[in-house]
Amino acid sequence: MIQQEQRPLYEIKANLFKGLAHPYRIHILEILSSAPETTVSEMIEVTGLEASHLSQHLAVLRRYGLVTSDRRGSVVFYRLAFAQVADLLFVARQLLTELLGSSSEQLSSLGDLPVIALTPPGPTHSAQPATQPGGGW
Amino acid sequence: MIQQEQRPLYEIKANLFKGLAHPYRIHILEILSSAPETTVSEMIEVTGLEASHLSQHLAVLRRYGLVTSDRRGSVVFYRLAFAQVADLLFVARQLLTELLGSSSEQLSSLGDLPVIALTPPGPTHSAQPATQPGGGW
DNA sequence: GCTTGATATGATGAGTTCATCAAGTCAGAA
DNA sequence: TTCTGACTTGATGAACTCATCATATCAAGC
Repeated sequence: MIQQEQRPLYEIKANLFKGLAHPYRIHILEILSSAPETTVSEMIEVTGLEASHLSQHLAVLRRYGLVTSDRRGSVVFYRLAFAQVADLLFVARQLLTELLGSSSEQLSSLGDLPVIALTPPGPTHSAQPATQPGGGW
Repeated sequence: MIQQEQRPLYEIKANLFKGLAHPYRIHILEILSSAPETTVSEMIEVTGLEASHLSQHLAVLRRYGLVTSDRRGSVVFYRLAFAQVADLLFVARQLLTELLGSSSEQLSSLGDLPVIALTPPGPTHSAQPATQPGGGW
């Protein structure tokens, strides 16, 4: 899945973002960003996820090379594979600060724009015309 | 009507990455990172995509608030909505350098990328996962 | 008006990812 | 050696994303 050796960089990069494109995985990475290492049990507690569900997302992160793990006795410890993962989350947060800030300005000054920044696809918020990410391709 | 401010940040952040999780969209953003603005025709030429296909991805990027556009006559110009978008691509590239470098030295393909300078207190103070104050972001 | 070039939107089937639950592995305790 | 706790893997239907093609819009000329 992750053999990206001789593909154009934009494909490899998109693939990285794909690995990050799930709320639970971001949550996991944020937890791991805030401590040197964390056990699965701790993550279950913090996230409230079912063990198998959490484990699936940890498996994805492992496959993408974003986290590493080792077992000590019956406990498994996880940590970020690279400090740059935390950097990426940090820059993403900066971008979101701009993005959300400006979109709320637009919204309050221009009334109802058909612009929806970063709203996830799905049956949520029905107040908008049919222009939602992922809605109807 | 949008109220993303009330969702946990990791959901909003994951959604941002979702908007970036496609090779063509990354390619488009890299093109836009390397010039102040670009027309759709130019992007068709560079990417080799069919017009409607490109337009769909541009629509996604617009909806996510990552690019803006304006029409002048019959030509539409696109540009990045925020400089931080380029920053994010830059940091992603750094992470990829580590990630791929740790498994092989196939980084020669990284050479043809637009190199974007990060904003002064750049998030590239690597080495430490930067334990952001106030863990819940 | 009508035509043409530049872009955008809609519809659809194929492919992918997700959440859930069942079953499996691995290590230490009894 | 069986049990139990801590995780991981497998299977499956629902939901989502994609590429393709058809259709629509918009601006400039004729």
